[in-house]
Amino acid sequence: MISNKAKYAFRALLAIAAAPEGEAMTSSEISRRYTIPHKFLEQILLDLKKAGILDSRRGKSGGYVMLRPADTVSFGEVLRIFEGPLAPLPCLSRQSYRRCEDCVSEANCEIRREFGRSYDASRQVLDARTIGDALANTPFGTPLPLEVRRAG
Amino acid sequence: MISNKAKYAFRALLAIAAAPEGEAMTSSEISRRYTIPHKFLEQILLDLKKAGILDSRRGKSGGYVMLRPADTVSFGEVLRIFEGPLAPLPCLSRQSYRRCEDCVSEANCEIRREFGRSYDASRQVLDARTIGDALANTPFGTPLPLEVRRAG
DNA sequence: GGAGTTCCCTATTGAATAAGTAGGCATTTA
DNA sequence: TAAATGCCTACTTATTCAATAGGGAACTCC
Ligand code: FES
Ligand code: FES
Repeated sequence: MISNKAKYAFRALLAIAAAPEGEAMTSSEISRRYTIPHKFLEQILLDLKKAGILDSRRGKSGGYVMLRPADTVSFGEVLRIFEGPLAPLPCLSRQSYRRCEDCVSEANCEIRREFGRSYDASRQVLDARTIGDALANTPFGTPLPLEVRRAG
Repeated sequence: MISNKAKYAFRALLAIAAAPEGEAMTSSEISRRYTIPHKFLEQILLDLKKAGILDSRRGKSGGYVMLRPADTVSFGEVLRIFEGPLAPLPCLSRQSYRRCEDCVSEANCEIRREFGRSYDASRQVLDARTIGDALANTPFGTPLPLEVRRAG
């Protein structure tokens, strides 16, 4: 199960990306519409800003807007911000690889081999699908994503 | 990341399944071979027994053996014992489905839709691949598994 | 230029989970 | 009957999750 925090982040991102071009959404507005605790949401939006996904304006008519286009922000990227590495085992993460102390040989490790298969399958989806795709409801795999965007 | 507990469970299961037919392995033996804390391992093996996967004999020449054949025990099944539902969202779990309170419409939920894709992909692997497969190192998808075995 | 609105930042809390430790009882066999 | 094994429960310690709390900084608009 993913954390509430991550789920809130997706809700917010989808809302901001769906807003009319250039129009900012306030944290209060999002908080109200989706009944997300306001102060909690503020932290989340701030994280998304620090990650270079959102931009913000302060003051009276402030709020948040997308910094990068929605179809360049993958689900995998967002998830990693809030959940850390998505890999089921440290030895399978590319971003933050760590050797498994207790496994003798990585090459012959059955656990690694099988979970590798599973992780590959889900990563294929998470790193290819973007916020933009989700909003447009484009069927998976059709436009052939630019590349598989990252790893973790 | 999966828990240590789950990883230990796989290590132990693979060892027990790999042992010569009918020959029991003791918890101490497994604990020593893979440097798993002994008392912790005992709890794990007990869970596997309660789940109907292992059988045990007590006393002097006791130990653990497989109760069911290794190629009927999927990675998904074992993982669920120790980690609970594998679904990334409560609304995607078949075993322990729970409605998402904060989502208006399940059918139109983009988050659910996208994570559903990802979950399908990984479940396909985890519920199809068995301890037996892993030991035999059979390539994935070749023998066409009996059926996709469960969901959760 | 000040009031009001918004984002920005840090600290704290309470509950749950993870990862073991600890101690002892029950059963079997040599 | 002693030694080895599994069985069961309780406890501990650290970490993470999900917020709450309280204010500071910047911006806009009268
Ligand atoms: S090497 Fe990572 S699980 Fe074995
Ligand atoms: S319905 Fe479950 S995430 Fe929206």
